[in-house]
Amino acid sequence: MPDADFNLSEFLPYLLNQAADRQSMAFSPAYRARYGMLRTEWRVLFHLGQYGEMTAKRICEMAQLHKTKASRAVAALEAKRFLRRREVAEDRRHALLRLTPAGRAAYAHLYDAARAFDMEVQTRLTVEDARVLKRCLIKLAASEDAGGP
Amino acid sequence: MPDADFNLSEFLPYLLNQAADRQSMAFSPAYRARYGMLRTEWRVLFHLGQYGEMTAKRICEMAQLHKTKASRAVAALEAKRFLRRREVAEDRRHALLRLTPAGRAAYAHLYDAARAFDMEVQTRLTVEDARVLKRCLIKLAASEDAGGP
DNA sequence: ACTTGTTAGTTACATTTTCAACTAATATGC
DNA sequence: GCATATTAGTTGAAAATGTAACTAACAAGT
Repeated sequence: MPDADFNLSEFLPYLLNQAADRQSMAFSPAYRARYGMLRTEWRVLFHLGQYGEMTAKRICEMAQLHKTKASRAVAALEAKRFLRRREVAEDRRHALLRLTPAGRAAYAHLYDAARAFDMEVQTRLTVEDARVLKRCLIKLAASEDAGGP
Repeated sequence: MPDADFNLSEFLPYLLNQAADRQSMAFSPAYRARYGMLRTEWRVLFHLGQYGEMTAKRICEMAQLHKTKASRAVAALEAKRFLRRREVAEDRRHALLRLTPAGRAAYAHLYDAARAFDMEVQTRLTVEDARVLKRCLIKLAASEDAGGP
């Protein structure tokens, strides 16, 4: 019989997934219906829009994305003419990615949608709770992959 | 240029996914390595372990799971001899699912693993923050599918 | 009884993700 | 300079997921 102090319905990985799925599903029409983007594509777009030109590798690190996922998202965004690759002369293995004007326009539009969405969500939480929530999520998203000695 | 008060790296769906992925990846070896279970299978197992015999439909509602996902998870758990179906005489469309002794053993083991994991995670948050976090996640997981009139 | 509708669950097919192997460019040890 | 290792990124096959159409059992109206 389960302890009074630990109920699986409050198990953090479970709750996190429930909440993440729910919120992602609620937001996905913004990039999906209008631009035919996948979630990974939207993430790549938003990293480039937010932080400017960078390599796929860097995006993978920042977004905790596997390189094959990133590679395919970049290819898809390139096919949609939302970004271009610029080869770097010194090291031709990696390419710098940057948004095209169309990509920046989509980014600007999605940025507004995201802000509106975020504000809407926060009306359902108190200001203080929202602050705590974000702080916790940042901590949990970053935690322990430090690895070896 | 982005507002000072809204940075996409704090966009809730994004943060939730990052945190959920991270925590799920950290816990998944518990059911994956030892029992070859998928996340959905673990969820179904845990609902049956926690709440006892119920139909697939009920699990879908509780876990916010799509019926095809549940159907496949049930089939997989049945193949692993972790659960059995019991047809209901009055309405033979639905079957009650219940864990076998092997299923209950796996559940007991994973329950302990989950509790240990949860406690470990919570050492990284204050008691009060953990409480707020769970409250917010429950709210965000439940929100708005009420739909039409 | 008998068409029509609904519900629980399955199956088939397309899309997406993951895993592992691969290419190409650069760096390192000798 | 040449073998070896590492790094950035791509590709193909296998696994998993989502979508839609399907079956089987029941319900309801006529």
